[in-house]
Amino acid sequence: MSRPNLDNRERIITAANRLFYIKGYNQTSFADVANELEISKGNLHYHFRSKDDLLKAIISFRIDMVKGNLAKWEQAYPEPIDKLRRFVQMLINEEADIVRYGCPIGSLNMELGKFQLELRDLSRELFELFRRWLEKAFKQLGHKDSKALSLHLLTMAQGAALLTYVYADKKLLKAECNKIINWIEAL
Amino acid sequence: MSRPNLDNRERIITAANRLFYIKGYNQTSFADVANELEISKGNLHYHFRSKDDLLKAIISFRIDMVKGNLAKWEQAYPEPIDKLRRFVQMLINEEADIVRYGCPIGSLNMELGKFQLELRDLSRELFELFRRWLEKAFKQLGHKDSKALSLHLLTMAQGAALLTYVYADKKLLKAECNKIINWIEAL
DNA sequence: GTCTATAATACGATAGAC
DNA sequence: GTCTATCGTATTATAGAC
Repeated sequence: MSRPNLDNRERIITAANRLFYIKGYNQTSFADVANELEISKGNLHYHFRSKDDLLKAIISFRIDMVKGNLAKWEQAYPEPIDKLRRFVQMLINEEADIVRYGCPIGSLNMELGKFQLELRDLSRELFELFRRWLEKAFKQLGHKDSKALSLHLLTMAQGAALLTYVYADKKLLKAECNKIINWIEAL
Repeated sequence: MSRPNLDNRERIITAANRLFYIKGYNQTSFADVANELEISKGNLHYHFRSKDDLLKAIISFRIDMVKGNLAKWEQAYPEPIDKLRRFVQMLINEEADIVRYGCPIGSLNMELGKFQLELRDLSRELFELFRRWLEKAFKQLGHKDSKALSLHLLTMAQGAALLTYVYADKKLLKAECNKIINWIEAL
């Protein structure tokens, strides 16, 4: 591992987060996570009593990551239009992963909604963090329908990520992101 | 059942198709399907040797359904712009299911891509059927970038379905469909 | 074609030694 | 905190009677 000083709990979260994204939650077993880190399943159960428990920790971990990124962007991009541009840039930056595994937030929400009804609210918060931040930027640009605009931007981003993944075509992502940027600047 | 004269193979396909949509493929067991139809698991295995086999049959079943619908629309809507409108209308018609379970094509592609690499081509064909049909309509309207337009329309539709599902909000679907219709008519 | 019974495996979870 | 060993269960799949 690149960060050997992490304690196991953090290492488990890091590894499980990646595996849940790449393989999906249902297709990832405790054995998979344990093998990845070369620790025992019993150790895993010491840190997380159940798989449900681990999932909750992963979602919370992702929520914290998103909050952290948004806080950085808030500092780095004072202009609201640059905030919107930065959101789209995220898709470009994550191109390689999106092509192979889709959007981590969209795919998790899709998967959980079909069986984990209690966790839908928590995973939806990943969308809401971005949406509220985007809504604020639209509002600062003087738009009255800023909430609808934020939802529309998320819609286009999710659609772009899904189609890019299905067709495994990075050109598709680039083309859709250009359309989104044009839409933002034409508003 | 509403159609008691169907033989078991067809009844299995109908039931499994619905369960794979509602619960997801990985969360649907042979026992689930058998219980739904009140038949034995052994009977199920007589008609489909493996779960993989059943999945292939379901995808083929869906492909045939889409082909059938497109053939009907081809007859009913000679004007290309009406073809595009009809595609969007499909989302409105399926509102209740989309709110609860998402888009059947999008969610299946998302789920399969994460572990069933061999079946990605087959499930992608569900997108391609719609895309080629839409591309033809755009072409008839005189657009040179008809392929890009077809992909963009699919992108917006998938994004709308996903957000509608995540927020469980039918108003969101309606709003996004209106935006899509406006985009089509403004082209 | 449909059933019951059962094999074989994988998984989530627990107990107890260290 | 980490390990090994094991339990209980669910799941896919097969065998054989009817």
